[in-house]
Amino acid sequence: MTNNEPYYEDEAVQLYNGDALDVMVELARQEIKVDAVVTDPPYSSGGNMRSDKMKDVLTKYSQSGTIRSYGTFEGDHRDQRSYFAWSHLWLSLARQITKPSGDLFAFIDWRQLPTLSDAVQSAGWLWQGVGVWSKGYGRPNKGRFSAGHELVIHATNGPKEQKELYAPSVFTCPIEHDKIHLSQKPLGVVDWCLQLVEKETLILEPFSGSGTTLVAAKASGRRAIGIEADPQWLETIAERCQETLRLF
Amino acid sequence: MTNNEPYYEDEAVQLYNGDALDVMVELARQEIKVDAVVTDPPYSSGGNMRSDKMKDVLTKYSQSGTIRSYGTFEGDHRDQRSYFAWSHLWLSLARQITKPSGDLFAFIDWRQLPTLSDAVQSAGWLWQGVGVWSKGYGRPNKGRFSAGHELVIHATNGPKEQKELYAPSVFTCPIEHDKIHLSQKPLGVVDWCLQLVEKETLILEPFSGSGTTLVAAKASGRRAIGIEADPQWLETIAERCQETLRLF
DNA sequence: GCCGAGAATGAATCCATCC
DNA sequence: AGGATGGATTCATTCTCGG
Repeated sequence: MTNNEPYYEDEAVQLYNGDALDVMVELARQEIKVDAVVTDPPYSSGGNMRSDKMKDVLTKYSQSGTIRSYGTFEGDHRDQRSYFAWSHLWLSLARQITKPSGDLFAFIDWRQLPTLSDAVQSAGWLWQGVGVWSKGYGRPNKGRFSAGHELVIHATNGPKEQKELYAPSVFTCPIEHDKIHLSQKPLGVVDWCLQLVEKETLILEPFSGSGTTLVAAKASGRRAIGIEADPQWLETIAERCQETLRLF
Repeated sequence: MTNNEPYYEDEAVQLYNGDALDVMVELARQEIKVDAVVTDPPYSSGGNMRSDKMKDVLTKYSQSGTIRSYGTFEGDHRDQRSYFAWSHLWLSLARQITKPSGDLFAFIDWRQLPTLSDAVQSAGWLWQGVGVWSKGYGRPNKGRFSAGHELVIHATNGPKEQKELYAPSVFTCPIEHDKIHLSQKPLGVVDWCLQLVEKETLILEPFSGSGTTLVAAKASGRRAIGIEADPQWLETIAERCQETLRLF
């Protein structure tokens, strides 16, 4: 991370500025352990995830040489492979700082679900299911299904403890119209995932974006560690967290 | 196919008895071309352990204590590699007998979606999207998402023609309580897929099961070719088709 | 015909036990 | 790195049936 101090901190939230991989390496070094990872990673439209850029990252972080070569049959082959490799990296680091049997929730669209679910499993997580966030309405698409939902991969770090927690697999919640971030999820969508995570736990969100996961964690009496690489979002996240009351 | 004659035939439906691959080879030889493939193949899912996967479908997909009994079906015990290879085979044959820009709809669960979407693409189809059939409720699952939805892969045989057809990506429809086949889909679910297929077209269902796809096709003024390997289902399918009025 | 109580149901999973 | 079998468990929703 650019430095080891949080950019923002309150009684429930720590927000770090820096690349997700860098900060997670530091968190691992400090032997910090979280109960769950709830995150909305870049879906990779391809533009900012090119393989030449990836080469640096892979050289820097390739640890155990476990990055397997892989290709789907879709789109630009190189972009798919580098998305897989990069996903494998952050998922492996995230698992290192997650307690045994802790949960992972990673949002993704249908196009990247196979690549991300492969990366989740190759990083050592046990895939437990897929949830559907139905937006209730989607942009119509000539001759195709409308774009009316997103998916979330659920996995655990090793065998699941039996917990008396339940959540429906399909959750309907309209998009917020006053959202400030392109891929911002409604609070309700994060709360839905947190139904499967016990109260008073510590949540990690390596791609904080507008900070929705951190706000949902704090508002539900949990604590959260957030990471965001883009400085333009830091102040927004800090403000949203500060405005949030921590309820138990 | 066991022979080249349909087991059943009416003004809208042809039903063949035989292995899907064998019959499709014969259809290809006859240069028959369909407008769309709408199918519900065996999922080969269920069970993280091999011993669970090998069980009869009625054992592995239902709970003990259930009184109702369905007819069983075969071909649901493949491991990942052979499931991919077998899926590639039937999808390649299905594409051979589909018109250019014709549609494919294949139902699958979350566990097998990555494998089946790989097979769809390796067989030459263009992946166009994923639809979600929400059952409205799901079997509760401790610490996991409930089992409340199934997915359907949409693909086309080559680039899409622009068609003025639309369908939502999430479709909510309860399970039919008087179903006779373990994996029987409600008619409404097939109709939802057929929203993206023009009227008066010819539909192929290589894994007819209880015949729902054939009934939905006939009832909506389309024609259909059905294939079913298991003789125990043939008479049921024929009866359901015969009872169906063809409406335009 | 309406309502409420009780029973049945679900494209599973985990685990003990036996061979 | 055994493989197969069967029983217990989970609860929201729907169905059945009697009052």
